[in-house]
Amino acid sequence: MTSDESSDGPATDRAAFDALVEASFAVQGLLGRTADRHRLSLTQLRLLGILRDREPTMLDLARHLQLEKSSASGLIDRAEQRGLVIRKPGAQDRRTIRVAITPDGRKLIRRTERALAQPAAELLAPLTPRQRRQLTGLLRDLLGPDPLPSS
Amino acid sequence: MTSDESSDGPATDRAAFDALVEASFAVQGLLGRTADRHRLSLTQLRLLGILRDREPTMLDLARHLQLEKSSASGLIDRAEQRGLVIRKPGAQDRRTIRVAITPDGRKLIRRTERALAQPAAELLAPLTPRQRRQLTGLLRDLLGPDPLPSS
DNA sequence: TATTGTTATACTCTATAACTATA
DNA sequence: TATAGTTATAGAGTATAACAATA
Repeated sequence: MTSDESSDGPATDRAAFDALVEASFAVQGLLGRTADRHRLSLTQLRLLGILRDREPTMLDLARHLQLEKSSASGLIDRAEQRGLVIRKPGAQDRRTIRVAITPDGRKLIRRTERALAQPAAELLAPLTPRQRRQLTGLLRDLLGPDPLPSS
Repeated sequence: MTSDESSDGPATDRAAFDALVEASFAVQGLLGRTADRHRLSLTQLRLLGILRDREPTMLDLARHLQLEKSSASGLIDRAEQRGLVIRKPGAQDRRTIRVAITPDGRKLIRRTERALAQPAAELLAPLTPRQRRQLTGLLRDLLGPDPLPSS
Protein backbone atom coordinates (compact mmCIF):
# COMPACT_ATOMS: atom_id res chain seq x y z
CA MET A 1 0.00 0.00 0.00
CA THR A 2 2.94 2.34 -0.14
CA SER A 3 2.09 3.39 -3.66
CA ASP A 4 -1.44 4.02 -2.42
CA GLU A 5 -0.20 6.29 0.28
CA SER A 6 2.29 8.22 -1.78
CA SER A 7 -0.38 9.25 -4.29
CA ASP A 8 -2.80 9.62 -1.51
CA GLY A 9 -5.48 12.00 -2.67
CA PRO A 10 -8.60 10.19 -3.87
CA ALA A 11 -8.54 7.04 -1.74
CA THR A 12 -7.75 8.93 1.46
CA ASP A 13 -10.41 11.50 0.68
CA ARG A 14 -12.99 8.88 -0.08
CA ALA A 15 -12.28 7.03 3.16
CA ALA A 16 -12.35 10.21 5.22
CA PHE A 17 -15.57 11.42 3.64
CA ASP A 18 -17.25 8.03 4.06
CA ALA A 19 -16.30 8.03 7.72
CA LEU A 20 -17.69 11.53 8.09
CA VAL A 21 -20.94 10.51 6.43
CA GLU A 22 -21.33 7.50 8.70
CA ALA A 23 -20.53 9.60 11.75
CA SER A 24 -23.01 12.24 10.67
CA PHE A 25 -25.79 9.68 10.47
CA ALA A 26 -24.85 8.33 13.88
CA VAL A 27 -24.85 11.80 15.43
CA GLN A 28 -28.05 12.89 13.72
CA GLY A 29 -29.73 9.68 14.78
CA LEU A 30 -28.69 10.25 18.36
CA LEU A 31 -29.88 13.85 18.28
CA GLY A 32 -33.13 12.90 16.60
CA ARG A 33 -33.96 10.11 19.03
CA THR A 34 -33.22 12.27 22.05
CA ALA A 35 -35.22 15.17 20.66
CA ASP A 36 -38.04 12.77 19.86
CA ARG A 37 -38.25 11.59 23.45
CA HIS A 38 -38.84 15.21 24.41
CA ARG A 39 -41.43 15.64 21.66
CA LEU A 40 -39.15 17.84 19.62
CA SER A 41 -38.10 17.51 16.02
CA LEU A 42 -34.47 18.03 15.14
CA THR A 43 -35.38 21.37 13.58
CA GLN A 44 -37.20 22.48 16.71
CA LEU A 45 -34.21 21.44 18.79
CA ARG A 46 -31.99 23.60 16.61
CA LEU A 47 -34.51 26.41 16.79
CA LEU A 48 -34.58 26.46 20.58
CA GLY A 49 -30.79 26.19 20.66
CA ILE A 50 -30.55 29.31 18.51
CA LEU A 51 -33.11 31.18 20.60
CA ARG A 52 -31.32 30.52 23.88
CA ASP A 53 -29.26 33.66 23.49
CA ARG A 54 -30.83 35.51 20.56
CA GLU A 55 -34.12 37.12 19.51
CA PRO A 56 -33.78 37.00 15.74
CA THR A 57 -36.22 38.20 13.12
CA MET A 58 -37.96 35.63 10.97
CA LEU A 59 -35.49 36.26 8.18
CA ASP A 60 -32.48 35.87 10.49
CA LEU A 61 -33.94 32.61 11.64
CA ALA A 62 -34.62 31.37 8.13
CA ARG A 63 -31.02 32.14 7.21
CA HIS A 64 -29.60 30.40 10.29
CA LEU A 65 -31.69 27.31 9.67
CA GLN A 66 -31.28 27.49 5.89
CA LEU A 67 -35.04 27.60 5.33
CA GLU A 68 -37.39 29.61 3.15
CA LYS A 69 -39.15 32.32 5.09
CA SER A 70 -42.47 30.56 4.60
CA SER A 71 -41.02 27.40 6.13
CA ALA A 72 -39.79 29.43 9.09
CA SER A 73 -43.30 30.86 9.48
CA GLY A 74 -44.77 27.38 9.78
CA LEU A 75 -42.05 26.25 12.15
CA ILE A 76 -42.68 29.21 14.45
CA ASP A 77 -46.45 28.73 14.16
CA ARG A 78 -46.17 25.21 15.51
CA ALA A 79 -43.66 26.11 18.22
CA GLU A 80 -45.77 29.07 19.28
CA GLN A 81 -48.90 26.93 19.50
CA ARG A 82 -46.99 24.69 21.89
CA GLY A 83 -45.94 27.67 23.97
CA LEU A 84 -42.22 27.23 23.30
CA VAL A 85 -41.65 30.58 21.58
CA ILE A 86 -43.44 33.88 21.11
CA ARG A 87 -43.56 36.46 18.37
CA LYS A 88 -42.75 39.97 19.53
CA PRO A 89 -43.24 43.11 17.44
CA GLY A 90 -40.00 44.50 16.03
CA ALA A 91 -38.86 47.83 17.42
CA GLN A 92 -37.76 50.15 14.60
CA ASP A 93 -38.88 48.42 11.45
CA ARG A 94 -42.51 47.61 11.97
CA ARG A 95 -42.48 45.00 9.24
CA THR A 96 -40.28 42.74 11.36
CA ILE A 97 -41.12 40.54 14.27
CA ARG A 98 -38.66 39.06 16.72
CA VAL A 99 -38.88 35.48 17.86
CA ALA A 100 -38.14 34.78 21.53
CA ILE A 101 -38.00 31.62 23.59
CA THR A 102 -40.49 31.30 26.46
CA PRO A 103 -39.71 30.02 29.96
CA ASP A 104 -41.33 26.72 28.97
CA GLY A 105 -39.19 26.56 25.86
CA ARG A 106 -36.11 27.24 27.93
CA LYS A 107 -36.97 24.47 30.36
CA LEU A 108 -37.49 22.05 27.51
CA ILE A 109 -34.21 22.83 25.75
CA ARG A 110 -32.36 22.52 29.06
CA ARG A 111 -33.91 19.16 29.80
CA THR A 112 -33.20 17.93 26.31
CA GLU A 113 -29.58 19.04 26.47
CA ARG A 114 -29.10 17.32 29.79
CA ALA A 115 -30.63 14.17 28.32
CA LEU A 116 -28.16 14.44 25.45
CA ALA A 117 -25.17 14.13 27.76
CA GLN A 118 -25.52 10.42 28.32
CA PRO A 119 -25.80 9.19 24.73
CA ALA A 120 -23.06 11.66 23.84
CA ALA A 121 -20.79 10.07 26.44
CA GLU A 122 -21.68 6.61 25.13
CA LEU A 123 -20.85 7.66 21.61
CA LEU A 124 -17.45 8.95 22.71
CA ALA A 125 -16.73 5.99 24.97
CA PRO A 126 -14.53 4.12 22.46
CA LEU A 127 -12.06 7.03 22.36
CA THR A 128 -9.45 7.85 24.97
CA PRO A 129 -9.39 11.41 26.32
CA ARG A 130 -6.39 12.09 24.13
CA GLN A 131 -8.21 10.82 21.06
CA ARG A 132 -11.21 12.99 21.91
CA ARG A 133 -9.04 16.06 21.99
CA GLN A 134 -7.44 15.05 18.71
CA LEU A 135 -10.85 14.56 17.14
CA THR A 136 -12.07 17.93 18.40
CA GLY A 137 -9.03 19.63 16.95
CA LEU A 138 -9.35 17.94 13.58
CA LEU A 139 -13.05 18.72 13.29
CA ARG A 140 -12.46 22.33 14.23
CA ASP A 141 -9.81 22.60 11.56
CA LEU A 142 -12.25 21.03 9.16
CA LEU A 143 -15.13 23.33 10.00
CA GLY A 144 -13.31 26.61 10.34
CA PRO A 145 -14.59 29.45 12.52
CA ASP A 146 -18.14 29.35 13.88
CA PRO A 147 -20.28 31.48 11.55
CA LEU A 148 -23.13 32.17 13.98
CA PRO A 149 -21.69 34.66 16.51
CA SER A 150 -20.88 37.21 13.83
CA SER A 151 -24.29 37.42 12.19
CA MET B 1 -2.04 10.18 32.98
CA THR B 2 -1.39 13.74 33.91
CA SER B 3 -3.78 15.53 36.24
CA ASP B 4 -5.28 17.12 33.18
CA GLU B 5 -6.18 13.79 31.70
CA SER B 6 -7.47 12.27 34.89
CA SER B 7 -10.01 15.02 35.44
CA ASP B 8 -10.72 15.71 31.89
CA GLY B 9 -14.04 14.06 31.17
CA PRO B 10 -16.94 16.52 30.91
CA ALA B 11 -15.30 19.50 29.22
CA THR B 12 -13.44 17.38 26.70
CA ASP B 13 -16.55 15.33 26.00
CA ARG B 14 -18.68 18.40 25.54
CA ALA B 15 -16.22 19.97 23.12
CA ALA B 16 -15.85 16.75 21.16
CA PHE B 17 -19.57 16.18 20.95
CA ASP B 18 -20.25 19.78 19.92
CA ALA B 19 -17.69 19.46 17.16
CA LEU B 20 -19.31 16.21 16.02
CA VAL B 21 -22.73 17.85 15.97
CA GLU B 22 -21.47 20.76 13.91
CA ALA B 23 -19.68 18.44 11.54
CA SER B 24 -22.79 16.30 11.20
CA PHE B 25 -24.86 19.29 10.14
CA ALA B 26 -22.19 20.32 7.66
CA VAL B 27 -22.04 16.84 6.15
CA GLN B 28 -25.80 16.36 6.07
CA GLY B 29 -26.22 19.75 4.48
CA LEU B 30 -23.69 18.88 1.81
CA LEU B 31 -25.35 15.53 1.15
CA GLY B 32 -28.81 17.07 1.12
CA ARG B 33 -27.91 19.86 -1.28
CA THR B 34 -26.17 17.51 -3.68
CA ALA B 35 -29.04 15.01 -3.56
CA ASP B 36 -31.46 17.85 -4.10
CA ARG B 37 -29.73 18.92 -7.27
CA HIS B 38 -30.35 15.43 -8.57
CA ARG B 39 -33.98 15.50 -7.43
CA LEU B 40 -33.34 13.04 -4.64
CA SER B 41 -34.13 13.32 -0.98
CA LEU B 42 -31.49 12.28 1.52
CA THR B 43 -33.54 9.17 2.28
CA GLN B 44 -33.76 8.25 -1.38
CA LEU B 45 -30.02 8.73 -1.72
CA ARG B 46 -29.47 6.32 1.17
CA LEU B 47 -31.99 3.95 -0.32
CA LEU B 48 -30.24 3.78 -3.68
CA GLY B 49 -26.90 3.44 -1.91
CA ILE B 50 -28.19 0.40 -0.05
CA LEU B 51 -29.67 -1.11 -3.19
CA ARG B 52 -26.46 -0.85 -5.16
CA ASP B 53 -25.33 -4.26 -3.97
CA ARG B 54 -28.39 -5.76 -2.27
CA GLU B 55 -31.97 -6.80 -2.98
CA PRO B 56 -33.45 -6.59 0.48
CA THR B 57 -37.00 -7.32 1.56
CA MET B 58 -39.15 -4.43 2.71
CA LEU B 59 -38.45 -5.32 6.31
CA ASP B 60 -34.68 -5.50 5.78
CA LEU B 61 -34.90 -2.09 4.20
CA ALA B 62 -36.98 -0.65 7.00
CA ARG B 63 -34.44 -1.91 9.52
CA HIS B 64 -31.47 -0.54 7.57
CA LEU B 65 -33.09 2.87 7.25
CA GLN B 66 -34.59 2.76 10.74
CA LEU B 67 -38.11 3.26 9.42
CA GLU B 68 -41.49 1.72 10.10
CA LYS B 69 -42.50 -0.75 7.43
CA SER B 70 -45.32 1.55 6.30
CA SER B 71 -42.82 4.37 5.82
CA ALA B 72 -40.67 2.05 3.74
CA SER B 73 -43.74 1.17 1.65
CA GLY B 74 -44.33 4.82 0.84
CA LEU B 75 -40.67 5.44 0.12
CA ILE B 76 -40.58 2.53 -2.32
CA ASP B 77 -43.89 3.61 -3.85
CA ARG B 78 -42.48 6.99 -4.75
CA ALA B 79 -39.15 5.61 -5.95
CA GLU B 80 -40.92 2.98 -8.03
CA GLN B 81 -43.19 5.57 -9.63
CA ARG B 82 -40.04 7.40 -10.68
CA GLY B 83 -38.61 4.22 -12.14
CA LEU B 84 -35.66 4.10 -9.77
CA VAL B 85 -36.47 0.77 -8.13
CA ILE B 86 -38.76 -2.19 -8.74
CA ARG B 87 -40.57 -4.63 -6.48
CA LYS B 88 -39.84 -8.27 -7.27
CA PRO B 89 -41.73 -11.23 -5.83
CA GLY B 90 -39.85 -13.06 -3.08
CA ALA B 91 -38.72 -16.58 -3.91
CA GLN B 92 -39.54 -18.96 -1.05
CA ASP B 93 -41.77 -16.96 1.26
CA ARG B 94 -44.50 -15.59 -0.92
CA ARG B 95 -45.36 -12.91 1.59
CA THR B 96 -42.07 -11.12 0.94
CA ILE B 97 -41.04 -8.91 -1.91
CA ARG B 98 -37.52 -7.91 -2.81
CA VAL B 99 -36.62 -4.38 -3.75
CA ALA B 100 -34.12 -3.91 -6.57
CA ILE B 101 -32.53 -0.89 -8.19
CA THR B 102 -33.27 -0.29 -11.88
CA PRO B 103 -30.72 0.75 -14.51
CA ASP B 104 -32.11 4.28 -14.28
CA GLY B 105 -31.71 4.21 -10.51
CA ARG B 106 -28.16 3.00 -10.88
CA LYS B 107 -27.34 5.77 -13.32
CA LEU B 108 -28.76 8.34 -10.95
CA ILE B 109 -26.91 7.12 -7.87
CA ARG B 110 -23.67 7.01 -9.87
CA ARG B 111 -24.13 10.54 -11.11
CA THR B 112 -25.00 11.77 -7.66
CA GLU B 113 -21.98 10.08 -6.11
CA ARG B 114 -19.71 11.57 -8.72
CA ALA B 115 -21.23 14.98 -8.01
CA LEU B 116 -20.53 14.41 -4.34
CA ALA B 117 -16.79 14.11 -4.91
CA GLN B 118 -16.24 17.81 -5.41
CA PRO B 119 -17.98 19.21 -2.32
CA ALA B 120 -16.44 16.35 -0.35
CA ALA B 121 -13.00 17.42 -1.48
CA GLU B 122 -13.81 21.03 -0.62
CA LEU B 123 -14.95 20.00 2.83
CA LEU B 124 -11.70 18.11 3.42
CA ALA B 125 -9.52 20.80 1.90
CA PRO B 126 -8.49 22.36 5.24
CA LEU B 127 -6.88 19.09 6.36
CA THR B 128 -3.52 17.74 5.28
CA PRO B 129 -3.45 14.16 3.97
CA ARG B 130 -2.00 13.07 7.29
CA GLN B 131 -4.81 14.76 9.18
CA ARG B 132 -7.36 13.10 6.92
CA ARG B 133 -5.96 9.70 7.74
CA GLN B 134 -5.98 10.58 11.43
CA LEU B 135 -9.59 11.71 11.21
CA THR B 136 -10.60 8.54 9.37
CA GLY B 137 -8.94 6.40 12.04
CA LEU B 138 -10.55 8.28 14.90
CA LEU B 139 -14.01 8.15 13.36
CA ARG B 140 -13.66 4.43 12.65
CA ASP B 141 -12.70 3.85 16.27
CA LEU B 142 -15.68 5.91 17.28
CA LEU B 143 -18.14 4.09 15.06
CA GLY B 144 -16.94 0.54 15.52
CA PRO B 145 -17.47 -2.15 12.88
CA ASP B 146 -19.87 -1.53 10.02
CA PRO B 147 -23.18 -3.16 11.00
CA LEU B 148 -24.58 -3.53 7.48
CA PRO B 149 -22.60 -6.42 5.93
CA SER B 150 -23.61 -8.86 8.66
CA SER B 151 -27.36 -8.34 8.58
C1' DT C 1 -40.44 49.68 -5.74
C1' DA C 2 -38.24 46.69 -2.34
C1' DT C 3 -38.51 44.12 1.92
C1' DT C 4 -40.73 41.42 5.78
C1' DG C 5 -43.72 38.26 6.88
C1' DT C 6 -48.03 35.36 6.14
C1' DT C 7 -51.18 32.44 3.56
C1' DA C 8 -52.52 28.96 0.09
C1' DT C 9 -51.17 24.92 -1.84
C1' DA C 10 -48.60 20.77 -2.75
C1' DC C 11 -45.29 17.22 -1.98
C1' DT C 12 -42.07 14.21 0.85
C1' DC C 13 -41.26 11.82 4.93
C1' DT C 14 -42.74 9.75 8.93
C1' DA C 15 -45.79 7.27 12.27
C1' DT C 16 -49.96 4.54 14.12
C1' DA C 17 -53.61 1.54 13.29
C1' DA C 18 -56.30 -1.46 10.61
C1' DC C 19 -56.21 -4.52 6.95
C1' DT C 20 -54.84 -8.63 3.48
C1' DA C 21 -52.29 -12.54 2.29
C1' DT C 22 -49.27 -16.02 3.47
C1' DA C 23 -46.94 -18.94 6.86
C1' DT D 1 -51.59 -17.13 15.59
C1' DA D 2 -47.64 -14.74 13.71
C1' DT D 3 -45.32 -12.36 9.98
C1' DA D 4 -44.76 -9.44 5.54
C1' DG D 5 -46.53 -5.94 3.36
C1' DT D 6 -50.14 -2.34 2.09
C1' DT D 7 -53.57 1.17 2.90
C1' DA D 8 -55.84 4.94 5.42
C1' DT D 9 -54.99 8.73 7.90
C1' DA D 10 -52.58 12.38 10.25
C1' DG D 11 -49.00 15.59 11.14
C1' DA D 12 -44.29 17.78 10.58
C1' DG D 13 -41.28 19.88 7.44
C1' DT D 14 -40.27 21.88 3.24
C1' DA D 15 -40.92 24.74 -1.10
C1' DT D 16 -43.14 28.02 -4.60
C1' DA D 17 -46.22 31.60 -5.55
C1' DA D 18 -49.34 35.14 -4.41
C1' DC D 19 -50.43 38.45 -1.05
C1' DA D 20 -50.45 42.38 2.79
C1' DA D 21 -48.13 45.78 5.35
C1' DT D 22 -44.38 48.67 5.87
C1' DA D 23 -40.20 50.97 4.25
